[in-house]
Amino acid sequence: MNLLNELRNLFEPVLQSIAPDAAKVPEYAAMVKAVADAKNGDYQANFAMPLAKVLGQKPQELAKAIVDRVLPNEMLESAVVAGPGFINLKLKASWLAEQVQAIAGDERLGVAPVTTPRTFVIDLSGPNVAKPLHVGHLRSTIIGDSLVRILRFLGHTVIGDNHLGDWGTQFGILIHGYKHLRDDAAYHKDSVRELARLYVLIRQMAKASDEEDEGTGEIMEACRRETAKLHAGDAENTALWNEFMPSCLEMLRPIYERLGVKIDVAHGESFYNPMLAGVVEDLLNKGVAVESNGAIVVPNAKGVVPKETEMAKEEPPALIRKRDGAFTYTTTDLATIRYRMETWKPDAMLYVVDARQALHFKTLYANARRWGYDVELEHVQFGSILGKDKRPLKTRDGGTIELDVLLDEATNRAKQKYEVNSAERRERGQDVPELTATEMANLANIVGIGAVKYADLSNHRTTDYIFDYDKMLATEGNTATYMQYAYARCRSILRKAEYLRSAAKLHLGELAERNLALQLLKFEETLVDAGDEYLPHLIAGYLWDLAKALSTFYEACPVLTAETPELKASRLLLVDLTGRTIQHALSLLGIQTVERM
RNA sequence: GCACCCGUAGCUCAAUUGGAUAGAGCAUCUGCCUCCGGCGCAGAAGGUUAUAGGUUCAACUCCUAUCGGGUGCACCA
Repeated sequence: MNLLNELRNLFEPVLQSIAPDAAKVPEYAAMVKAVADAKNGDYQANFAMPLAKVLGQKPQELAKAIVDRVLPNEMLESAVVAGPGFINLKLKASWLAEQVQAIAGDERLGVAPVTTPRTFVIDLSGPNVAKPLHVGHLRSTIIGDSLVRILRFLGHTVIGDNHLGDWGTQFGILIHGYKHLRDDAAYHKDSVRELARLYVLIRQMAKASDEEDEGTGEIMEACRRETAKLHAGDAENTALWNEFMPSCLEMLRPIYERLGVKIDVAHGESFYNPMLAGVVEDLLNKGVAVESNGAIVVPNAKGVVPKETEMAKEEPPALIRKRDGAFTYTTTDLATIRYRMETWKPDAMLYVVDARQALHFKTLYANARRWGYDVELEHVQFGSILGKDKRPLKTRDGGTIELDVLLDEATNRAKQKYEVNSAERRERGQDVPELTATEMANLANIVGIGAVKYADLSNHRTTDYIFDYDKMLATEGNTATYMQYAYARCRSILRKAEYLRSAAKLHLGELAERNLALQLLKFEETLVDAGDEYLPHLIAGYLWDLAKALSTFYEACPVLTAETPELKASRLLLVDLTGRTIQHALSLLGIQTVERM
């Protein structure tokens, strides 16, 4: 049920007959929007003002004329002209009730699949194997995962692709460590653990021995030599790479499970490695790339390769083969685009990557187009996670925060918080269920990780945000916990009632009931916007409005003790549908719910 | 040096992509537990949207300049 579309369709014939330029009718129809201020009604139409200007009429008079042509209507209770020419629309409660009744019986909660499904490849997470995931991977992973869920639910075909960093220096580190420092017994017993130990050990040794910059000393140099040998096809190192890879992937698995993130494919850099020479050759043959200083580059947007002395001023070219013959990440990215186009023929490729790489993707996309790929290529960029000092989030001693450690902290705090709250509730004489250790761990996990995800996804993607455990786990305000609590309350009511969904007849008498119903009907238009703009935070905003509408309803409208059985059934229907909508909206953000908390 | 992003209530963030009197949550202040789960609800106060111009019926939003903060600039990914 898309209220916006219904209203736009209502006005379209009138606009068609009035607008001098028929091509602009969709543009005018799109000017029907939700009201900025609820006291003006439910929706507002803003097209009378621009239209009046084109027609040389007075906007208020034109608006009145348009209103006269759509009224009376079964949907509308009123349509009134206000201010400079706004048309304020208020929907009939009886009509709203019918629509809510209809979506309550629908598994998709009234959200119709898109009429023209597209195929998306979403590039997300992108960790380096052999290293633990850290905060830097959090946003890409959960924003990407949320977009996969949203677009898929809307009816698109979505391939989530984890572009692993599995061909870089980290393998040189592992190979060097394995050759010189391994504990054979430990390796045979648990290769995953031993490789992890070696990786950390080498990094620590390098850090301790290097003077200033990490990575300039002998140890890292030795690791780089091993990497170079691997890339050159050295038999021993290639064999080790093949041996290590399963263990490296195994190291990543638990964190994705913990986050509840499933990614369809994981083609890393190594996967594309055999294709790189062919890519460069093709680019040279097609005249897209040229030789410069012994390297192969794609000229910049101006079509030139600046001299080295001007490099600082000019936009640089894209390097696709270094002087020493090695390929770059640009080469890999171009190979990836070609592979994805040939394999899935997508309509769009979304790269959920840090905003700092904006320039790289801008030039990459331009070069892909020059190469001949006409497809929507979008850098779905996001801002940084900051500490309370407004600097990028780090550990106390300035190190990188591992994701596991961060999630441990969140779940521990969720558990503590729950224990404090249950103690308070018992003191008030409320009935609080005793949880087993397993139930407790499960609850802490759902609440803690939900809090981390929601704190991230409820912010606009592109802006930096400050990471704050206290705020994200707060029980008041726009947090996952508040939504989960709202859901648990709905479930609690339904447990205590005899309720048959198909038998309930909805009646919207109270204002709180009407507002809740209207909010429930806005689910689809919210998802459409979130999917169009790749903005999960719109769903979080929707959830917040919905949960607030529920709380107001909850206070104002007794359900179990309603005056008549009919009213009780009607309200149970609202509670049921609201609970399901909260649960579903949360699931699109990758967040779970619990029946009791 | 060049380019990109950001600047909104004391704090943390929104603003349906150009719409009406810029909204929420914390924190502050006032009320509400004999009542379906108080991890809740109702309300008050808080603003020259960094600054100065411009575009138009209408600007937080678009353009120009200035100030302040961040990020990025081929042989690392």
